[in-house]
Amino acid sequence: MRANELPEVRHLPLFRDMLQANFEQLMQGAYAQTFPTGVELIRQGDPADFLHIVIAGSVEMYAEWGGRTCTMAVVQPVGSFILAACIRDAPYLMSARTLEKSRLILVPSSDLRAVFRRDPEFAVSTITELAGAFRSVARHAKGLKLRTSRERVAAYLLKQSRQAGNVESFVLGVEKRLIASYLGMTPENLSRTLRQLEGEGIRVNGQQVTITDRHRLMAVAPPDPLIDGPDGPGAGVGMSLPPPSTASAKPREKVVSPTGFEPVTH
Amino acid sequence: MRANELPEVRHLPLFRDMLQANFEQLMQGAYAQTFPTGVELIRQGDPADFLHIVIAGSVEMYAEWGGRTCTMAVVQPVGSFILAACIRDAPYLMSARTLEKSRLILVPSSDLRAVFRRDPEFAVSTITELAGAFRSVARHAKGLKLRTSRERVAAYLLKQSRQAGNVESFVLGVEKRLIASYLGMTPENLSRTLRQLEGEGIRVNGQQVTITDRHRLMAVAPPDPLIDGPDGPGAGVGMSLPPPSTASAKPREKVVSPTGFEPVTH
DNA sequence: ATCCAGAATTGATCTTTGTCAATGACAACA
DNA sequence: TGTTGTCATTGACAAAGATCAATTCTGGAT
Repeated sequence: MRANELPEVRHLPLFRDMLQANFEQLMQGAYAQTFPTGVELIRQGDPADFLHIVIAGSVEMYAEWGGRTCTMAVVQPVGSFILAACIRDAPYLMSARTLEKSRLILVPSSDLRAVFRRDPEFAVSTITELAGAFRSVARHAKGLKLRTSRERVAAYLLKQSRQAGNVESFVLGVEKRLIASYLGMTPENLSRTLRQLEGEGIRVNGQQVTITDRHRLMAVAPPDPLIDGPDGPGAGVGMSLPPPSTASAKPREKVVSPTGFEPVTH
Repeated sequence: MRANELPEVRHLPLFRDMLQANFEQLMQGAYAQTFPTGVELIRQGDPADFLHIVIAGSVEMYAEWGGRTCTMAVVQPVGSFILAACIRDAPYLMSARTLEKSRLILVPSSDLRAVFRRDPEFAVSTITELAGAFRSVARHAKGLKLRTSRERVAAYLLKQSRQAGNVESFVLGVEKRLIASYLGMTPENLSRTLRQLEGEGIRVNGQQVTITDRHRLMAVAPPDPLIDGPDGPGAGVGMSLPPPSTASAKPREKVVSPTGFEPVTH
């Protein structure tokens, strides 16, 4: 593992309050690895051997059943995933694959369980993290049950705009088919819905989305912190998609990885 | 609070491992109260002042948005709810109402937070509980996204049958409209789906459901522990509906409250 | 510059699901 | 023993969403 990676991990909400000695012990048992695009990191149903931390790149969490697939979340640096499975020493509920070349740190889940038993600060951090993750999925489930797909799309756009700093124009950081799957609809349906929403205060051009009439869009789906997450940039994650980039879409140019700040779970 | 209620609470997975002194302190700040049917115990958006523990009766957790409502879970004795909100000192994501005359214990969330900071065993229990709750909602969300409503109904029936001990015949412990809402569909749609499934290995008579051809029903929706929860009776909860009663439906007779054993979160 | 594969879009069509309205069943209650 | 309110069921219809097929677009590689 590279030396310059540790401080980043150390500053994660999950690890920032623990004793240095314990942190070092955790990292001693851990190892880092870089994966190319499209690698299946974990497979749902497998035993939870490692907590995964994304240092660079991005990872899609998805679930499968009977031949169908759906995206549950996209994890970006610096974020961790499948904490709950590690803790309960239970099979993963989701699979994960790299969406691009990515670097991860893998922490043995047995070490994890051992450490929070003797480091109260780490235990509290874990509790806070898990409570946030729970609330995040609960909100997601609420959205799926209480909103139509049109409303989910509108709310999603408003949330992305908000996370980008309430700018009028932003770039979807993820392929539309992933967004569609995350929102529980087909790509075709998302495409049509976006088109339809162009009469409701937005303009879409490829990855570039412009909100021309925020008030109008909010009328389609009034934002609700109890579904969309708390206000302010840097909010969200857990079971969500990454924050959008503020920059304009620039064809022919490597897009800079969206800010990379650490979103907080609530 | 009655003396005979404490041992029950003490034996909850959440409290069973903590120091007696800390448990007593928690309970000292707590108070018990009995509510009639249909009382709104908490309202989504309100600050999370108390952890709620159901001693008797049953409580529906539900969510609202823009005039719509959906059932998220039904909590039965002895179970707790809104732990996550208490921990994060954040607004409730869901509302709760009594489905019948119910007795609850309310534990101030500030006490809760204070105690798990100094009782490592309690911290571990909290972690385990939260991780289980997270997995429970995550499974629910998977079901909503990966299954059609027909498949959700079939899977629900299989799960209920399994929880009742793999019996062929059991009683739905909850109103069908609640089940429908929980499964993310309308009562009409549930009604029609049940009717349709009568050609796929079940027979329905009011609250009484009989599985005439388990194999056939499983073909409609192959059960998956990564969605339906771990095998064996006593599994589930978190974000689920209560286990069904094994007994036959007896018209004109007060139905005995379904077993009341404590389901474990996974 | 050209080619290629995957993504996105669009149209046509079908299935699923929701909505509205009416009716029936049932239990609590006067 | 009616009465009444709620839940469940059913039918008819409308809306939403999925599926299939055909292009079109785009970005990357040759």
